[in-house]
Amino acid sequence: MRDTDLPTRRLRTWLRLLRLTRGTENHLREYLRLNHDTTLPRFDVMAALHRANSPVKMSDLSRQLLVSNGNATAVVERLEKEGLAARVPGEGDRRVVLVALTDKGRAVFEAQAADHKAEVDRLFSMLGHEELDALRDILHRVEEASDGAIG
Amino acid sequence: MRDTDLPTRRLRTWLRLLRLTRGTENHLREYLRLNHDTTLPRFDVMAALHRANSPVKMSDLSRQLLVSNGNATAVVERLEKEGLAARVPGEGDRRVVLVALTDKGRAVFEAQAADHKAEVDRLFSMLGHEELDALRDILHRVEEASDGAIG
DNA sequence: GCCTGAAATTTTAAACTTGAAATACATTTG
DNA sequence: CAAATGTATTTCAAGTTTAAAATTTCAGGC
Repeated sequence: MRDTDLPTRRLRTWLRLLRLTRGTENHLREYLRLNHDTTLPRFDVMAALHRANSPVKMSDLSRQLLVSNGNATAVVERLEKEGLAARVPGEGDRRVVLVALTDKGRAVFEAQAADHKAEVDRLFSMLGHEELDALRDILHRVEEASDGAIG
Repeated sequence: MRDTDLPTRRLRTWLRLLRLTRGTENHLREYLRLNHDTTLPRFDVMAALHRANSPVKMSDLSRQLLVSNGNATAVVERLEKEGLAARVPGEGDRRVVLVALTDKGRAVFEAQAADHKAEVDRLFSMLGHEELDALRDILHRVEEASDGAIG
């Protein structure tokens, strides 16, 4: 591996990274299902709404989560049906739809988020400040360079 | 961020990593769709079959790709319908089903894979040997520790 | 004020994905 | 060997996801 060419190393690294995130997502999916009877996409949408702490445009939501508009609509629809989120028409522009967590949604999410954070902490417990620093530098480099091409 | 506690740093790093892989997957999905009229799951399955270079058990396939058995069945079914892969019953154990690329499938995949590798190389062109070394060490650490919990 | 083009969202069809149930075969145990 | 248990795969229902088409509204130019 020492003298492998760059393109091959980049490909292998990407495949390994992908594998790691898939495995982690699988673990977290099962965790959320067993402990909170919810799914990753629901959790992700609720996390984005909670983070915003004020109504979010559908288009901003899908942009933030890197999913299609149609997908955001579908997940929000189910959250709404369960009383966890609510949609309201935008004030000025009548095309706009804003979404926010309901009180129930906020309470439910906060319980989920605490456990989720603890589980992520467990999954990455082998990474200390030093490794996190190194990883941050690398992520920063990738984010800088791709800017738009990726997210 | 300097003096943020470890659990929070781990969570933020995970979210950033997830975002990076989502963005990269989105880019590669579009790339494969536009240039090779195919999808990521199809590509992944064909890559696993090509890599094995001999018929693969359905269960090994889904384990390798970290997807459910039902998912592997569905994707293989579509590849088979297009003449890119073929299923044959296992020799000894009659429950077993083996899958392999057809000649056409192999040829199609090799063309896709070359372009895919070049595109990944482009996406990660900001990472040189040094960063790849650092990333490898971190990935190794995570893989070692999670062993089973994740992959 | 109307027309044209752009933007925000939803709808739709098809594919993907999971988790659980069903099926078929194999292995162990009594 | 028969029953029970376990393994490999498929089937199924429901949810997720995308890409494209359809809707509705907005903004600018005429």
